[in-house]
Amino acid sequence: MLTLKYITENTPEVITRLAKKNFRADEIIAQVVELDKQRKQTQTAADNALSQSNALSKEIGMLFKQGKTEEANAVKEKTVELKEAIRELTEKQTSLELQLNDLLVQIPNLPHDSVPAGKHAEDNVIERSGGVMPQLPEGALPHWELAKKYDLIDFELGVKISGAGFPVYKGNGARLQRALINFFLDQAREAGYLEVQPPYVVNAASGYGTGQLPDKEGQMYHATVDDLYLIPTAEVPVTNIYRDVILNENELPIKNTAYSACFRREAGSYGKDVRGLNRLHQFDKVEIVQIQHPEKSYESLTEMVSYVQTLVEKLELPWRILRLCGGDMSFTSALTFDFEVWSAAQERWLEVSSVSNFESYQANRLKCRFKGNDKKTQLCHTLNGSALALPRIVAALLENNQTPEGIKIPAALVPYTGFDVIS
RNA sequence: GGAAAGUUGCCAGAGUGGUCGAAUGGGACGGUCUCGAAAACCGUUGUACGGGUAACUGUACCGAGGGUUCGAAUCCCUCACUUUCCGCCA
Repeated sequence: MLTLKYITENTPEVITRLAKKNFRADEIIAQVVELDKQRKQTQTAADNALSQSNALSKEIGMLFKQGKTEEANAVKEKTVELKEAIRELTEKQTSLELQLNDLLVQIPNLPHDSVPAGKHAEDNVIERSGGVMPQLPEGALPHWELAKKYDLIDFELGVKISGAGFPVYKGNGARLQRALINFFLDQAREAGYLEVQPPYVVNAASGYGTGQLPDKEGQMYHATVDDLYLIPTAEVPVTNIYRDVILNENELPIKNTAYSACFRREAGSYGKDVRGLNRLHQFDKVEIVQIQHPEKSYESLTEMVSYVQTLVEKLELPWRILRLCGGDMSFTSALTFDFEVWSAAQERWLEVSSVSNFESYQANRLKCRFKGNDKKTQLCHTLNGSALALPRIVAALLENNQTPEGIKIPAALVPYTGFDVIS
Protein backbone atom coordinates (compact mmCIF):
# COMPACT_ATOMS: atom_id res chain seq x y z
CA MET A 1 0.00 0.00 0.00
CA LEU A 2 0.94 3.62 -0.33
CA THR A 3 2.43 5.30 2.70
CA LEU A 4 0.22 7.67 4.66
CA LYS A 5 2.99 10.21 4.63
CA TYR A 6 3.13 10.27 0.85
CA ILE A 7 -0.63 10.59 0.51
CA THR A 8 -0.96 13.42 2.99
CA GLU A 9 2.03 15.33 1.65
CA ASN A 10 1.21 14.91 -2.06
CA THR A 11 -2.56 14.67 -2.10
CA PRO A 12 -3.36 16.36 -5.45
CA GLU A 13 -0.56 14.49 -7.23
CA VAL A 14 -1.76 11.13 -5.89
CA ILE A 15 -5.28 11.76 -7.16
CA THR A 16 -4.05 12.82 -10.61
CA ARG A 17 -1.74 9.86 -11.01
CA LEU A 18 -4.34 7.34 -9.89
CA ALA A 19 -6.67 8.64 -12.58
CA LYS A 20 -4.35 6.99 -15.10
CA LYS A 21 -5.26 3.67 -13.54
CA ASN A 22 -8.89 4.67 -14.04
CA PHE A 23 -9.24 4.89 -10.30
CA ARG A 24 -11.35 7.73 -8.94
CA ALA A 25 -9.40 8.60 -5.83
CA ASP A 26 -10.68 11.99 -4.71
CA GLU A 27 -13.27 10.69 -2.25
CA ILE A 28 -11.24 7.96 -0.65
CA ILE A 29 -8.15 10.16 -0.41
CA ALA A 30 -10.20 12.89 1.25
CA GLN A 31 -11.39 10.34 3.79
CA VAL A 32 -7.84 9.19 4.40
CA VAL A 33 -6.60 12.72 4.96
CA GLU A 34 -9.44 13.46 7.36
CA LEU A 35 -9.01 10.22 9.31
CA ASP A 36 -5.29 10.81 9.55
CA LYS A 37 -5.90 14.24 11.01
CA GLN A 38 -8.19 12.75 13.62
CA ARG A 39 -5.72 9.99 14.28
CA LYS A 40 -2.95 12.47 15.04
CA GLN A 41 -5.14 14.50 17.36
CA THR A 42 -6.30 11.40 19.17
CA GLN A 43 -2.79 10.10 19.58
CA THR A 44 -1.59 13.39 21.01
CA ALA A 45 -4.43 13.34 23.54
CA ALA A 46 -3.88 9.69 24.40
CA ASP A 47 -0.13 10.14 24.76
CA ASN A 48 -0.64 13.07 27.10
CA ALA A 49 -3.06 11.10 29.26
CA LEU A 50 -0.70 8.14 29.38
CA SER A 51 2.16 10.42 30.27
CA GLN A 52 0.19 11.82 33.22
CA SER A 53 -0.79 8.35 34.29
CA ASN A 54 2.82 7.19 34.20
CA ALA A 55 3.87 10.14 36.32
CA LEU A 56 1.18 9.43 38.92
CA SER A 57 2.11 5.77 39.06
CA LYS A 58 5.68 6.67 39.74
CA GLU A 59 4.59 9.03 42.47
CA ILE A 60 2.49 6.31 44.10
CA GLY A 61 5.42 3.94 44.01
CA MET A 62 7.64 6.47 45.76
CA LEU A 63 5.05 7.27 48.39
CA PHE A 64 4.56 3.61 49.22
CA LYS A 65 8.28 3.17 49.49
CA GLN A 66 8.41 6.05 51.95
CA GLY A 67 5.57 4.50 53.91
CA LYS A 68 3.15 7.32 53.14
CA THR A 69 0.27 4.98 52.51
CA GLU A 70 -2.48 7.51 52.96
CA GLU A 71 -1.00 9.98 50.55
CA ALA A 72 -0.47 7.19 48.06
CA ASN A 73 -4.10 6.17 48.27
CA ALA A 74 -5.12 9.76 47.73
CA VAL A 75 -3.14 9.88 44.52
CA LYS A 76 -4.72 6.59 43.46
CA GLU A 77 -8.11 8.27 43.51
CA LYS A 78 -6.89 10.71 40.90
CA THR A 79 -6.04 7.93 38.47
CA VAL A 80 -9.60 6.61 38.22
CA GLU A 81 -10.85 9.30 35.88
CA LEU A 82 -7.63 9.32 33.92
CA LYS A 83 -7.85 5.58 33.34
CA GLU A 84 -11.27 5.90 31.85
CA ALA A 85 -10.08 8.68 29.53
CA ILE A 86 -7.11 6.59 28.45
CA ARG A 87 -9.32 3.63 27.69
CA GLU A 88 -11.59 5.72 25.50
CA LEU A 89 -8.78 7.49 23.69
CA THR A 90 -6.80 4.37 22.91
CA GLU A 91 -9.92 2.60 21.69
CA LYS A 92 -10.65 5.53 19.43
CA GLN A 93 -7.08 5.54 18.19
CA THR A 94 -7.13 1.82 17.41
CA SER A 95 -10.43 2.17 15.62
CA LEU A 96 -9.13 5.08 13.53
CA GLU A 97 -6.00 3.17 12.62
CA LEU A 98 -8.08 0.19 11.50
CA GLN A 99 -10.35 2.40 9.41
CA LEU A 100 -7.33 4.05 7.84
CA ASN A 101 -5.76 0.73 7.02
CA ASP A 102 -8.99 -0.52 5.48
CA LEU A 103 -8.96 2.47 3.15
CA LEU A 104 -5.26 2.31 2.36
CA VAL A 105 -5.44 -1.27 1.11
CA GLN A 106 -8.16 -0.19 -1.32
CA ILE A 107 -5.91 2.37 -3.02
CA PRO A 108 -3.85 0.96 -5.88
CA ASN A 109 -0.20 1.74 -6.51
CA LEU A 110 0.67 4.91 -8.39
CA PRO A 111 1.55 4.24 -12.03
CA HIS A 112 4.97 5.32 -13.23
CA ASP A 113 5.05 8.42 -15.45
CA SER A 114 5.89 6.29 -18.46
CA VAL A 115 2.72 4.21 -18.16
CA PRO A 116 0.50 4.87 -21.19
CA ALA A 117 -3.08 5.94 -20.60
CA GLY A 118 -5.71 3.41 -21.52
CA LYS A 119 -8.48 1.17 -20.32
CA HIS A 120 -8.02 -2.23 -21.91
CA ALA A 121 -5.42 -4.63 -23.20
CA GLU A 122 -5.77 -3.06 -26.66
CA ASP A 123 -4.30 0.15 -25.26
CA ASN A 124 -1.03 -1.53 -24.26
CA VAL A 125 1.98 -0.28 -26.17
CA ILE A 126 4.24 -2.64 -28.09
CA GLU A 127 7.70 -1.88 -26.83
CA ARG A 128 9.68 -4.10 -29.18
CA SER A 129 9.48 -7.52 -30.77
CA GLY A 130 11.68 -10.16 -32.32
CA GLY A 131 11.99 -13.70 -33.59
CA VAL A 132 10.77 -15.21 -36.82
CA MET A 133 7.14 -16.03 -37.46
CA PRO A 134 7.04 -19.71 -38.46
CA GLN A 135 5.49 -20.97 -41.69
CA LEU A 136 3.45 -23.97 -40.66
CA PRO A 137 2.88 -26.96 -42.91
CA GLU A 138 -0.56 -27.86 -44.33
CA GLY A 139 -2.88 -29.20 -41.67
CA ALA A 140 -0.98 -27.75 -38.76
CA LEU A 141 -2.51 -28.62 -35.39
CA PRO A 142 -3.11 -26.63 -32.21
CA HIS A 143 -1.05 -27.80 -29.25
CA TRP A 144 -3.87 -29.76 -27.62
CA GLU A 145 -4.12 -31.91 -30.74
CA LEU A 146 -0.35 -32.27 -30.89
CA ALA A 147 -0.27 -33.24 -27.23
CA LYS A 148 -2.69 -36.04 -28.01
CA LYS A 149 -0.99 -37.10 -31.24
CA TYR A 150 2.40 -37.55 -29.57
CA ASP A 151 0.94 -38.64 -26.21
CA LEU A 152 2.59 -35.79 -24.31
CA ILE A 153 -0.23 -34.43 -22.19
CA ASP A 154 -3.45 -36.11 -21.08
CA PHE A 155 -6.10 -33.57 -20.18
CA GLU A 156 -8.90 -36.10 -19.66
CA LEU A 157 -6.81 -38.11 -17.23
CA GLY A 158 -6.28 -34.97 -15.20
CA VAL A 159 -10.03 -34.43 -15.11
CA LYS A 160 -10.46 -37.91 -13.69
CA ILE A 161 -7.85 -37.44 -11.00
CA SER A 162 -8.49 -33.81 -10.04
CA GLY A 163 -10.66 -31.83 -12.44
CA ALA A 164 -10.35 -29.57 -15.44
CA GLY A 165 -7.15 -27.54 -15.52
CA PHE A 166 -4.94 -30.22 -13.98
CA PRO A 167 -3.24 -31.93 -16.92
CA VAL A 168 -1.12 -35.05 -16.67
CA TYR A 169 2.19 -34.75 -18.54
CA LYS A 170 3.54 -38.03 -19.85
CA GLY A 171 6.73 -39.36 -21.39
CA ASN A 172 8.47 -36.75 -23.48
CA GLY A 173 5.82 -34.26 -22.38
CA ALA A 174 6.90 -34.70 -18.76
CA ARG A 175 10.58 -34.61 -19.74
CA LEU A 176 10.01 -31.37 -21.63
CA GLN A 177 8.55 -29.82 -18.47
CA ARG A 178 11.53 -30.90 -16.41
CA ALA A 179 13.93 -29.67 -19.09
CA LEU A 180 12.36 -26.23 -19.19
CA ILE A 181 12.41 -25.86 -15.42
CA ASN A 182 16.09 -26.79 -15.25
CA PHE A 183 16.93 -24.58 -18.22
CA PHE A 184 15.23 -21.57 -16.66
CA LEU A 185 16.81 -22.11 -13.25
CA ASP A 186 20.30 -22.53 -14.72
CA GLN A 187 19.88 -19.39 -16.81
CA ALA A 188 18.72 -17.41 -13.78
CA ARG A 189 21.63 -18.64 -11.68
CA GLU A 190 24.05 -17.56 -14.40
CA ALA A 191 22.37 -14.15 -14.39
CA GLY A 192 23.18 -13.77 -10.69
CA TYR A 193 19.99 -15.00 -9.03
CA LEU A 194 20.17 -17.12 -5.90
CA GLU A 195 18.04 -20.22 -6.28
CA VAL A 196 15.59 -20.89 -3.46
CA GLN A 197 13.00 -23.60 -2.92
CA PRO A 198 10.09 -22.12 -1.03
CA PRO A 199 7.02 -23.73 0.54
CA TYR A 200 4.03 -24.19 -1.78
CA VAL A 201 1.54 -23.28 0.91
CA VAL A 202 1.62 -20.06 2.90
CA ASN A 203 -0.13 -18.61 5.93
CA ALA A 204 -2.47 -15.63 5.82
CA ALA A 205 0.23 -13.18 6.95
CA SER A 206 2.24 -13.98 3.83
CA GLY A 207 -0.86 -13.58 1.67
CA TYR A 208 -1.32 -10.10 3.07
CA GLY A 209 2.35 -9.31 2.68
CA THR A 210 2.34 -9.59 -1.09
CA GLY A 211 -1.24 -8.36 -1.53
CA GLN A 212 -3.11 -11.56 -2.51
CA LEU A 213 -5.14 -11.00 0.62
CA PRO A 214 -7.57 -9.54 1.22
CA ASP A 215 -8.45 -8.38 -2.31
CA LYS A 216 -7.79 -11.58 -4.28
CA GLU A 217 -8.79 -14.15 -1.70
CA GLY A 218 -11.00 -16.08 -4.13
CA GLN A 219 -8.12 -16.71 -6.51
CA MET A 220 -6.19 -18.89 -4.11
CA TYR A 221 -6.94 -22.42 -3.02
CA HIS A 222 -7.48 -22.37 0.72
CA ALA A 223 -6.75 -25.35 2.94
CA THR A 224 -9.18 -24.30 5.63
CA VAL A 225 -8.44 -26.93 8.26
CA ASP A 226 -4.93 -25.56 8.67
CA ASP A 227 -5.70 -22.08 7.33
CA LEU A 228 -3.03 -22.29 4.65
CA TYR A 229 -3.17 -21.07 1.07
CA LEU A 230 -1.72 -22.79 -1.99
CA ILE A 231 0.61 -20.33 -3.67
CA PRO A 232 -0.54 -18.75 -6.95
CA THR A 233 3.11 -17.93 -7.72
CA ALA A 234 6.50 -18.34 -6.06
CA GLU A 235 6.51 -14.57 -5.71
CA VAL A 236 4.44 -15.00 -2.56
CA PRO A 237 6.74 -17.19 -0.46
CA VAL A 238 9.96 -15.74 -1.90
CA THR A 239 9.04 -12.10 -1.37
CA ASN A 240 7.80 -12.93 2.12
CA ILE A 241 11.30 -14.09 3.02
CA TYR A 242 11.93 -10.36 3.36
CA ARG A 243 8.82 -9.54 5.38
CA ASP A 244 9.64 -7.63 8.59
CA VAL A 245 13.28 -7.47 7.62
CA ILE A 246 15.66 -4.53 7.76
CA LEU A 247 18.43 -5.13 5.27
CA ASN A 248 21.77 -3.45 5.05
CA GLU A 249 22.13 -1.10 2.10
CA ASN A 250 25.16 -3.02 0.84
CA GLU A 251 23.11 -6.24 0.66
CA LEU A 252 21.06 -4.71 -2.16
CA PRO A 253 20.08 -5.76 -4.68
CA ILE A 254 18.82 -9.12 -3.54
CA LYS A 255 18.18 -11.39 -6.49
CA ASN A 256 16.27 -14.64 -5.95
CA THR A 257 14.88 -17.20 -8.32
CA ALA A 258 12.54 -20.06 -7.55
CA TYR A 259 10.72 -22.81 -9.36
CA SER A 260 7.32 -23.72 -8.03
CA ALA A 261 4.09 -25.26 -9.03
CA CYS A 262 1.46 -22.51 -9.06
CA PHE A 263 -2.18 -22.95 -8.14
CA ARG A 264 -4.94 -20.67 -9.36
CA ARG A 265 -8.67 -21.01 -9.05
CA GLU A 266 -9.26 -18.48 -11.86
CA ALA A 267 -13.03 -18.75 -11.84
CA GLY A 268 -15.07 -17.18 -14.61
CA SER A 269 -13.26 -17.82 -17.88
CA TYR A 270 -14.23 -20.28 -20.57
CA GLY A 271 -14.07 -20.88 -24.30
CA LYS A 272 -11.02 -21.04 -26.52
CA ASP A 273 -9.05 -18.86 -24.12
CA VAL A 274 -8.85 -21.78 -21.74
CA ARG A 275 -8.40 -24.64 -24.22
CA GLY A 276 -5.43 -26.91 -23.70
CA LEU A 277 -2.58 -25.25 -21.90
CA ASN A 278 -3.83 -21.70 -22.23
CA ARG A 279 -5.17 -21.50 -18.70
CA LEU A 280 -4.70 -24.04 -15.93
CA HIS A 281 -5.40 -24.46 -12.25
CA GLN A 282 -1.94 -25.92 -11.69
CA PHE A 283 1.11 -25.00 -13.70
CA ASP A 284 4.86 -24.68 -13.39
CA LYS A 285 6.76 -21.44 -13.31
CA VAL A 286 10.20 -20.12 -12.57
CA GLU A 287 10.04 -16.72 -10.94
CA ILE A 288 12.67 -14.02 -10.46
CA VAL A 289 12.47 -11.54 -7.59
CA GLN A 290 14.57 -8.51 -6.76
CA ILE A 291 14.72 -6.33 -3.67
CA GLN A 292 16.41 -3.12 -4.65
CA HIS A 293 17.42 0.36 -3.53
CA PRO A 294 14.70 2.86 -4.52
CA GLU A 295 17.09 4.82 -6.71
CA LYS A 296 18.06 1.76 -8.71
CA SER A 297 14.81 -0.15 -9.09
CA TYR A 298 14.16 0.99 -12.65
CA GLU A 299 17.63 -0.12 -13.67
CA SER A 300 16.71 -3.49 -12.23
CA LEU A 301 13.42 -3.55 -14.10
CA THR A 302 15.24 -2.92 -17.39
CA GLU A 303 17.74 -5.62 -16.53
CA MET A 304 14.98 -8.12 -15.73
CA VAL A 305 13.14 -7.38 -18.97
CA SER A 306 16.36 -7.85 -20.96
CA TYR A 307 16.98 -11.08 -19.14
CA VAL A 308 13.55 -12.50 -19.96
CA GLN A 309 14.11 -11.45 -23.57
CA THR A 310 17.22 -13.64 -23.71
CA LEU A 311 15.10 -16.61 -22.62
CA VAL A 312 12.51 -16.32 -25.36
CA GLU A 313 15.29 -15.70 -27.87
CA LYS A 314 17.15 -18.83 -26.80
CA LEU A 315 13.91 -20.75 -27.19
CA GLU A 316 13.64 -19.26 -30.72
CA LEU A 317 10.07 -18.11 -30.21
CA PRO A 318 8.59 -15.02 -31.89
CA TRP A 319 8.08 -12.56 -29.07
CA ARG A 320 6.93 -9.09 -28.26
CA ILE A 321 7.09 -6.88 -25.19
CA LEU A 322 4.13 -4.77 -24.13
CA ARG A 323 4.19 -1.80 -21.85
CA LEU A 324 0.92 -2.17 -20.00
CA CYS A 325 -1.48 0.74 -19.97
CA GLY A 326 -2.95 2.13 -16.75
CA GLY A 327 -6.15 0.13 -17.09
CA ASP A 328 -4.50 -3.24 -17.72
CA MET A 329 -1.90 -3.03 -14.96
CA SER A 330 -2.22 -4.89 -11.72
CA PHE A 331 -3.37 -3.14 -8.59
CA THR A 332 0.05 -3.25 -6.95
CA SER A 333 2.33 -2.44 -9.87
CA ALA A 334 3.94 0.87 -10.82
CA LEU A 335 5.18 -0.30 -14.19
CA THR A 336 4.68 -3.64 -15.91
CA PHE A 337 6.06 -5.18 -19.06
CA ASP A 338 4.32 -8.25 -20.43
CA PHE A 339 6.00 -10.78 -22.67
CA GLU A 340 3.97 -12.56 -25.29
CA VAL A 341 4.99 -15.34 -27.65
CA TRP A 342 3.29 -16.20 -30.92
CA SER A 343 1.24 -19.34 -30.93
CA ALA A 344 1.27 -20.16 -34.62
CA ALA A 345 -1.54 -22.70 -34.87
CA GLN A 346 -3.88 -20.75 -32.60
CA GLU A 347 -2.74 -17.62 -34.41
CA ARG A 348 -2.65 -15.55 -31.28
CA TRP A 349 -0.21 -14.04 -28.84
CA LEU A 350 0.10 -15.79 -25.48
CA GLU A 351 1.24 -14.00 -22.34
CA VAL A 352 4.17 -15.88 -20.83
CA SER A 353 5.71 -13.35 -18.48
CA SER A 354 4.89 -10.24 -16.58
CA VAL A 355 7.73 -8.19 -15.17
CA SER A 356 6.85 -5.47 -12.68
CA ASN A 357 8.30 -2.84 -10.42
CA PHE A 358 6.16 -2.41 -7.33
CA GLU A 359 8.34 0.38 -6.00
CA SER A 360 7.65 0.62 -2.26
CA TYR A 361 4.00 -0.40 -2.49
CA GLN A 362 4.56 -4.05 -1.65
CA ALA A 363 7.49 -3.29 0.66
CA ASN A 364 5.27 -1.05 2.77
CA ARG A 365 2.92 -3.91 3.52
CA LEU A 366 5.78 -6.34 3.92
CA LYS A 367 7.73 -3.94 6.11
CA CYS A 368 10.78 -4.68 4.00
CA ARG A 369 13.26 -1.92 4.70
CA PHE A 370 16.93 -1.19 4.49
CA LYS A 371 19.27 0.85 6.59
CA GLY A 372 21.24 3.23 4.43
CA ASN A 373 24.81 4.28 4.88
CA ASP A 374 23.30 7.48 6.30
CA LYS A 375 21.78 5.31 9.11
CA LYS A 376 18.26 6.15 7.94
CA THR A 377 15.77 3.33 7.54
CA GLN A 378 13.58 3.40 4.45
CA LEU A 379 11.43 1.10 2.38
CA CYS A 380 13.00 -1.05 -0.30
CA HIS A 381 11.60 -1.42 -3.79
CA THR A 382 10.46 -4.88 -4.86
CA LEU A 383 10.30 -6.29 -8.36
CA ASN A 384 9.39 -9.61 -9.85
CA GLY A 385 8.84 -11.38 -13.09
CA SER A 386 8.08 -14.75 -14.57
CA ALA A 387 11.10 -16.34 -16.16
CA LEU A 388 9.12 -18.12 -17.36
CA ALA A 389 5.68 -19.70 -17.01
CA LEU A 390 5.74 -23.10 -18.69
CA PRO A 391 2.36 -24.00 -20.17
CA ARG A 392 2.08 -21.34 -22.86
CA ILE A 393 5.76 -21.69 -23.69
CA VAL A 394 5.10 -25.39 -24.25
CA ALA A 395 2.02 -24.55 -26.33
CA ALA A 396 4.06 -22.25 -28.58
CA LEU A 397 7.00 -24.65 -28.81
CA LEU A 398 4.75 -27.51 -29.88
CA GLU A 399 2.76 -25.52 -32.41
CA ASN A 400 5.55 -23.44 -33.92
CA ASN A 401 8.02 -26.28 -34.31
CA GLN A 402 5.73 -28.92 -35.78
CA THR A 403 7.00 -30.50 -38.98
CA PRO A 404 5.97 -33.58 -40.91
CA GLU A 405 8.85 -35.39 -39.14
CA GLY A 406 7.78 -34.35 -35.67
CA ILE A 407 8.26 -31.48 -33.24
CA LYS A 408 11.71 -29.93 -33.29
CA ILE A 409 13.27 -28.96 -29.95
CA PRO A 410 15.23 -25.66 -29.94
CA ALA A 411 18.99 -26.20 -29.73
CA ALA A 412 19.38 -24.48 -26.35
CA LEU A 413 16.97 -26.95 -24.80
CA VAL A 414 18.32 -30.18 -26.29
CA PRO A 415 20.99 -30.68 -23.58
CA TYR A 416 18.15 -30.55 -21.07
CA THR A 417 15.60 -32.73 -22.85
CA GLY A 418 18.03 -35.33 -24.11
CA PHE A 419 16.16 -35.49 -27.44
CA ASP A 420 15.96 -33.05 -30.35
CA VAL A 421 12.68 -34.10 -31.89
CA ILE A 422 9.38 -35.46 -30.63
CA SER A 423 8.02 -37.98 -33.06
C1' G B 1 -0.78 -37.61 18.13
C1' G B 2 1.19 -37.75 23.82
C1' A B 3 4.57 -35.35 27.55
C1' A B 4 7.88 -31.55 29.28
C1' A B 5 10.59 -27.02 28.85
C1' G B 6 11.03 -22.54 26.44
C1' U B 7 10.03 -17.62 23.35
C1' U B 8 13.72 -10.91 26.08
C1' G B 9 17.78 -6.13 21.79
C1' C B 10 22.23 -7.98 15.79
C1' C B 11 23.67 -12.75 18.76
C1' A B 12 24.20 -15.17 23.60
C1' G B 13 21.88 -14.29 28.05
C1' A B 14 20.21 -11.86 33.10
C1' G B 15 15.95 -9.82 34.96
C1' U B 16 9.72 -12.76 38.84
C1' G B 17 5.44 -6.21 40.42
C1' G B 18 7.73 0.33 40.61
C1' U B 19 13.32 4.55 39.18
C1' C B 20 13.63 -1.45 33.19
C1' G B 21 13.93 0.17 26.52
C1' A B 22 15.90 -3.43 29.79
C1' A B 23 22.26 -5.96 33.43
C1' U B 24 26.43 -8.55 31.48
C1' G B 25 29.23 -10.75 27.51
C1' G B 26 30.00 -11.05 22.23
C1' G B 27 29.53 -8.75 17.44
C1' A B 28 29.36 -4.30 14.46
C1' C B 29 30.63 0.88 13.97
C1' G B 30 33.54 5.39 15.58
C1' G B 31 37.79 7.14 18.44
C1' U B 32 42.65 6.94 21.40
C1' C B 33 47.34 4.37 20.88
C1' U B 34 50.45 2.45 16.37
C1' C B 35 54.44 3.17 10.50
C1' G B 36 50.22 -0.25 10.08
C1' A B 37 47.58 -4.12 12.47
C1' A B 38 46.42 -6.79 16.94
C1' A B 39 45.66 -6.04 22.08
C1' A B 40 43.99 -2.56 25.59
C1' C B 41 40.98 1.56 26.71
C1' C B 42 36.81 5.15 25.65
C1' G B 43 32.27 5.94 23.10
C1' U B 44 28.09 4.62 19.83
C1' U B 45 24.80 0.76 18.42
C1' G B 46 16.24 -1.05 18.11
C1' U B 47 11.43 -0.06 15.68
C1' A B 48 6.88 2.62 15.01
C1' C B 49 3.80 6.74 15.74
C1' G B 50 3.04 11.82 17.77
C1' G B 51 4.94 17.08 19.15
C1' G B 52 9.03 20.47 17.64
C1' U B 53 12.49 24.42 12.09
C1' A B 54 15.95 21.92 15.13
C1' A B 55 18.53 20.34 19.49
C1' C B 56 15.24 17.48 21.67
C1' U B 57 10.92 15.29 23.55
C1' G B 58 6.13 12.15 24.55
C1' U B 59 3.93 7.35 23.85
C1' A B 60 3.92 2.20 22.57
C1' C B 61 6.59 -2.29 21.81
C1' C B 62 10.48 -8.01 26.08
C1' G B 63 6.26 -14.34 20.69
C1' A B 64 0.59 -12.57 19.62
C1' G B 65 -4.01 -11.18 21.86
C1' G B 66 -6.82 -10.36 26.29
C1' G B 67 -7.07 -9.78 31.87
C1' U B 68 -5.52 -8.32 37.13
C1' U B 69 -3.13 -3.69 39.23
C1' C B 70 -2.30 3.15 40.65
C1' G B 71 1.84 0.54 38.07
C1' A B 72 3.39 -5.68 34.21
C1' A B 73 9.22 -8.19 30.64
C1' U B 74 7.74 -9.97 35.62
C1' C B 75 1.14 -12.39 37.95
C1' C B 76 -3.45 -14.84 35.35
C1' C B 77 -6.06 -16.66 30.71
C1' U B 78 -6.17 -17.92 25.38
C1' C B 79 -3.45 -18.77 21.01
C1' A B 80 0.94 -19.35 17.91
C1' C B 81 5.71 -21.00 17.45
C1' U B 82 10.49 -23.42 19.04
C1' U B 83 13.30 -27.28 21.47
C1' U B 84 13.68 -32.17 23.79
C1' C B 85 11.62 -37.11 24.70
C1' C B 86 7.91 -40.84 23.06
C1' G B 87 4.70 -42.52 18.95
C1' C B 88 3.96 -42.59 13.61
C1' C B 89 6.30 -41.89 8.94
C1' A B 90 8.76 -40.43 3.03
